[in-house]
Amino acid sequence: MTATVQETDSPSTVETVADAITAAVRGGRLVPGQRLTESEFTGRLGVSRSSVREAFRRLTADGLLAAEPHRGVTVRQLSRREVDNLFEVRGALEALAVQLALPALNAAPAPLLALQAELDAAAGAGEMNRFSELNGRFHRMFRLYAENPLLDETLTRLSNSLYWLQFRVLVDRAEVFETNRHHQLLTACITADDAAGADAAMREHVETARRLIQSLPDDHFAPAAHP
Amino acid sequence: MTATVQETDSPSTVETVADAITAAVRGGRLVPGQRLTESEFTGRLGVSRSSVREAFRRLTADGLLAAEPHRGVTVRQLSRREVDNLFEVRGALEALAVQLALPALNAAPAPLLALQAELDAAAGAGEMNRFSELNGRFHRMFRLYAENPLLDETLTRLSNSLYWLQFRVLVDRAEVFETNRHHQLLTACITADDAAGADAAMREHVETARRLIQSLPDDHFAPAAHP
DNA sequence: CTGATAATTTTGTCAGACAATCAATGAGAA
DNA sequence: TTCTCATTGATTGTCTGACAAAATTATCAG
Repeated sequence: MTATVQETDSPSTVETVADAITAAVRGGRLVPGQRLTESEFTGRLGVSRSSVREAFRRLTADGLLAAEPHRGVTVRQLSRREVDNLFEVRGALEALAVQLALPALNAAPAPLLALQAELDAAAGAGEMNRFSELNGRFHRMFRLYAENPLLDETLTRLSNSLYWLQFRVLVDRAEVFETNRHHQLLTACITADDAAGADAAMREHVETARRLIQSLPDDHFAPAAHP
Repeated sequence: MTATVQETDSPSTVETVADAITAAVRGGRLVPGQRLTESEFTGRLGVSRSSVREAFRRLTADGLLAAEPHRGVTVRQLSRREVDNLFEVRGALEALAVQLALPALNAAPAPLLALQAELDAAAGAGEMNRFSELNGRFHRMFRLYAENPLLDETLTRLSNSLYWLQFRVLVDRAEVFETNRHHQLLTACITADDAAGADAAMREHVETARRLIQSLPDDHFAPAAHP
């Protein structure tokens, strides 16, 4: 991942560039499918091509950009098939994270319960932005308590690829609040030390996210590669 | 992944470098933990630093090398903890691959059965190299039939990180032949369309691989980062 | 032998260059 | 007019050479 534990040292040039691009994507100034040229950034940021190229590669590895030989990079845009592929992997890994995190969370459920309370409040008040933010925190909590850096990185990569679609869902689909029932169920299973139930709840939650994303209109997806 | 479907076009320079390094690792000329300098390869292969640096990054993304700022890259060497982390992820993903591949393999089991027969023969004859090769084919078959490129890439990356340890196990541990019982069990579950059984068999198989690797002496592992 | 300092190596980044490839454009053919 | 194809322009892939910062190694005093 681009983000490491220690960020004390002055950020390197490529880190600066990578952060700028990430911010632009997060801020919607760069949209999925959009092409990024090297010159665009060498000029604006006053850095050399080497640094821009490396930043491109790093973000490609992070799942935020997609690279094609001789054609440069684009903000990653998934096809519907790729979304399905991604969610198959994500389901398995989020379920794993829950299993790994369960003992620790069951032993010290306070943070989870606090977060759940905030989720309930946001859902009740219909605050989408807040709910979105909290939803992210919810998932990250499992990754954190799972204490498996590789799992965390892998899930983060998947999450990066999904950023925009997830955002569209949060903005367009009021149904997202219904997913809070999954959160509640999951939280209940954790406190009850019910591993099987937690596994099922997380898989159901992920599957619902997949369905919501797939319900978005075609123009949010890349055309299928294979006819 | 470095390997793509189509390899028709003449290999680019960085591809050449990456392949050379991969071959050196596979051939044991570069051992885990060993440091690679850029000059080493610019000289020997007659290419520029740009290409070597990019090859390093690509192989790092592929899990074969590890990079540290200002310290260059080394052939990736896992700590025991990282091995455990990796196998947790691997178990979940190999199990997923089996689930996804099951329908197709159950419908057309001929290739699987043929491979199983070869495995049995190799195990019976005690041919380690052959068994190792077939074992790899066995796992790749599930990834292939799962028809999920992302899953395939992710598992390949994990496999790359494990290359050397897996190799040592194959060379040092006669117990590997016992794992063929898992193959047989798995094959049986596939042909019987027993999803739950296949899942359990694969997880058991992966867990055994983890135990075998962890049974290797300490000098095959990187020292733990955090005490 | 130990620790501090200097010399050497290596990486990170920059600048400029050129060929290969891709994208767009416009001319000619149907 | 519309389609096809060659020309043009932009962009990427790669090379060369350079330099400062950081890390590694060698050197030397205590």
